[in-house]
Amino acid sequence: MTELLWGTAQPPSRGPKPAVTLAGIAEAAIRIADAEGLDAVSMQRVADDLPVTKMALYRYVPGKAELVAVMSDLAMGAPPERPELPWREALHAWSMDLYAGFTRHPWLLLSTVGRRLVGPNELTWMDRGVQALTDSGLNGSEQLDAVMVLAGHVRALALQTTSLPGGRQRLTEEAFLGAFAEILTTHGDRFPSLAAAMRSAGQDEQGLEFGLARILDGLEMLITSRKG
Amino acid sequence: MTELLWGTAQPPSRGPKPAVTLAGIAEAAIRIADAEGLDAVSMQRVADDLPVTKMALYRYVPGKAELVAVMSDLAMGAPPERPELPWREALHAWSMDLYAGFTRHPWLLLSTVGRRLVGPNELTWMDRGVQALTDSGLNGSEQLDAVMVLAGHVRALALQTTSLPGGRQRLTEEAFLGAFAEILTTHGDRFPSLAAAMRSAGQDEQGLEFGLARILDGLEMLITSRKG
DNA sequence: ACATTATTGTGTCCACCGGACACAGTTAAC
DNA sequence: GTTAACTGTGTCCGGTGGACACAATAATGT
Repeated sequence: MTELLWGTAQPPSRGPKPAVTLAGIAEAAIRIADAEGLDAVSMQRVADDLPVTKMALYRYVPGKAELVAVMSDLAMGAPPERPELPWREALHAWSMDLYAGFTRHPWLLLSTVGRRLVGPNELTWMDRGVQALTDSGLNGSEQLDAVMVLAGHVRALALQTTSLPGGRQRLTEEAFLGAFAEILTTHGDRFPSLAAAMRSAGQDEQGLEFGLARILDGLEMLITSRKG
Repeated sequence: MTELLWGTAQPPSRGPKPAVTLAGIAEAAIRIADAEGLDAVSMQRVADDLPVTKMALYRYVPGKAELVAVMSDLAMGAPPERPELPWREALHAWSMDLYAGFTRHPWLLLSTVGRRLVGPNELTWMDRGVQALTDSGLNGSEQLDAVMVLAGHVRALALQTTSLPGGRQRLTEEAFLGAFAEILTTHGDRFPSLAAAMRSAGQDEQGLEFGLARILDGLEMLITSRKG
């Protein structure tokens, strides 16, 4: 389980040379998911892109769940290097980097859900986030919770903004917006506040920065109140 | 598509009496998902709990995606009635109600993801959230974004807290925490900030209220700055 | 009363999925 | 050269969502 994600596998001494590698399998799976969505990633489909048959993949990976975990951690990557910044700027940059990762591989929003195997890259992300708050005066729980709030917001916004190619996508973008508009015009009276808000809204795509600013404001309030 | 969720289907005049109803199908599916997880909800499994065969379900529902949409909107339900409250208390109660809904039907966290058919109950939730902010001085976009931030936080926390029965759950709770602890002890040096934060943390289960307080603080800052 | 017609439920069939397992081929160590 | 470890393949299984033809049912028009 954990050996896979943490690369603690010894190369065997005897036997034929492996035709593929775990990383190669994961990269092929990532290519497929990027192009055709997470649902297109099946053992058969991955094997078709490699010089190997479906069942040979099980020599490298115990099952599909583990493959998804490996490809997810690999696609997530490590957070980009950033210069030392004050906590607020650091967390802002961290959130935008995370968002960028989700837009690069939208299927990560589906594959990294719920209790799952955590890989080193994901932990590195968490570590970087917490690191920005080590000297903030918040205690450990608060640091973790703060990073969770930011990650949750980034996830939610990415989920709302990026279209999931293939995957669990039930509707095309136009069909979705069309159905939404139609409902609000025909049943708008049942949702007066929502309809009013959407009339005066237009599509801003500013939700990410808006929420980020509110959360960071709230954190700043707490931090300054602790210090004062 | 939308006719299903919005109940605009005319009862046919001719032909045999339907043996089941759309609501009955959705309720059966909800029971299964509650007890065995979302992955256990298959056409066959749902039909087994009803006086009908698998293929008969397709007379009521175009496909599985639509069934999931219907059962999700039904399980979500309408937000409970609340007395008129100031916006902050109203949004706090709204968030806790939403969280309660997710804990009642954890599989909603998986089924209500990405672009999808939106039902009347989901829109009612959104409307209630926005309604709390109509007199706040925020414009339409800001009201929508604010509600989205809260919903995202509630989702993230519910996802982190509640265990998804069956479903996409790859690990049991103990296995998850055990693997996590093992990793942090063996590779803790690679994640110094995270390890330090978790050492001084213990498990609080306070993440929901913590994040809620920060977000509402941030909103309050914005609202008072607009009014002043 | 009868024929028509719309509608429902059933059974069969298909492609695909994840995975168990036995087996043959390959390679290094003894 | 023999043995033992290891890799890749083919076959098989139960399960999934769904297409489709067909029989049973019930209200309508005559």
